Amino acid sequence: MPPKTKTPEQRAQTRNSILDAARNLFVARGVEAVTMREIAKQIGCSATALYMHFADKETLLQELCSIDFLALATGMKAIMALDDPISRLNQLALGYAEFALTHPSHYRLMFMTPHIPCEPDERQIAQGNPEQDAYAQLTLMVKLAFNAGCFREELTESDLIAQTLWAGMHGVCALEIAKRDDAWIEWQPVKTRVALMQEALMRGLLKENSKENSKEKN
Amino acid sequence: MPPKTKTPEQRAQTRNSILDAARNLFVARGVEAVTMREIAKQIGCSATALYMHFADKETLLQELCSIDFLALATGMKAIMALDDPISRLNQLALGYAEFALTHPSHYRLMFMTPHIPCEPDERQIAQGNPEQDAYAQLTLMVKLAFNAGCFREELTESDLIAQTLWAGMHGVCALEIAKRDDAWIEWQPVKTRVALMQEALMRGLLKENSKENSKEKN
DNA sequence: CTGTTAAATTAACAATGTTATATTAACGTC
DNA sequence: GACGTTAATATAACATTGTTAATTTAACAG
Repeated sequence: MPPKTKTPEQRAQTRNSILDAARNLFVARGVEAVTMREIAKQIGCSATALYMHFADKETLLQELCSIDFLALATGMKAIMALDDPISRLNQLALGYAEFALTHPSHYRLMFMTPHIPCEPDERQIAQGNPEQDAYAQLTLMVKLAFNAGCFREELTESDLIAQTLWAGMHGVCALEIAKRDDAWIEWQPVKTRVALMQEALMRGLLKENSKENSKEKN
Repeated sequence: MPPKTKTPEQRAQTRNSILDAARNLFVARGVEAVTMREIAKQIGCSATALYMHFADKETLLQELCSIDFLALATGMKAIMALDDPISRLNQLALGYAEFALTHPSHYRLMFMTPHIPCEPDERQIAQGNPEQDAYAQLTLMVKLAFNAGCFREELTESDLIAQTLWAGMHGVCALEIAKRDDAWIEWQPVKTRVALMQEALMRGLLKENSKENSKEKN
């Protein structure tokens, strides 16, 4: 029973329920395994109705990723308010890993799958704005520590440090997600791997005297 | 013109040409984008002929991955003969990164895509044999350095160290492959990122006095 | 009541992985 | 040398996918 005009609220609501259903199915069984017909059945409409709200499956997927990127950045905002620049970086890393490991399917979409790069115009997130962009948060926090003279003298590029810290956490999380169930490897506990990665990287990047300064709890 | 019996050499040869064609197409345009019919046309037969040699597309793909795993381990074998345990680990890391970055599509299949874990029986590679298994090479080299007392005293698990070193290189390479073309990030040169990752991780993991010992060239 | 139109549904299409059926041609046996 | 047997391949068909065209439905305006 299609009423002639739907109020914008109703439209947004069905749009959101599509996103919710798609997210649940994607997380449960992987993106490729889920069909448009399934998503539609989940919310009780026919497959073509989805195309009223999203141009195609890829667009639906990108929308979900944008939401997740924003959620990641929002979840990190509190950490940026901490005082000590070093423990701030450590907490940032831990928060990142926790996000990755509690939302592995999201993380896989966001960081492990090459995407069609989408135009800056049609982006949902303000690139470079630390309120919405987790990478901007990281580069900013690293730059502050850099300006405070925390890092070793040979390290002259703040962005290089940030990208290395990111790669460290990404390496642990991405291997965990991709190879968790592989009988080939006898993994140490992932929490331990996350902790050692961050500790070792920081020890390797910081000046000697900066190391004892922050002995906060985990 | 199908002859009644094909000699095992001929069978193996067509099998190999299937693998070659599939690899080329996969590398050029991605696994999902390539169809069985395309692979078949490439070598001049019909799609169903592929199923004489491989049960399905996934099996074909796993076979390619096995070949690549073996190639990775074989390419690393020379490095294991080096004398100094620390520069051996550094060279191992560099070799790993070079493999990943010169064969990005292989690497994506091998390490960035969750697979159906295949039974140890039907595996092509001897797990744990450093001649064929690059992970076994890494754990062995780390254990040797560990027994030589190279690492800091708090680090009591040799496997944990190996998994952290692996994750570091994987993080740099996987981000490069997945996000190379993303306008979001202004990447530093990948070679620089590889070098800093290994340098920082080793500096963070090794004992203080172990660091100056090996000043080999890159 | 009637025409218009938004919104949704059904039917259809092209492409894909895969399987069932048919066809071809080499070999062994008489 | 003719003939069934059988390996090897090709052709045709199927189910499923994302997506689009055609059709139906129902709310509003006059």
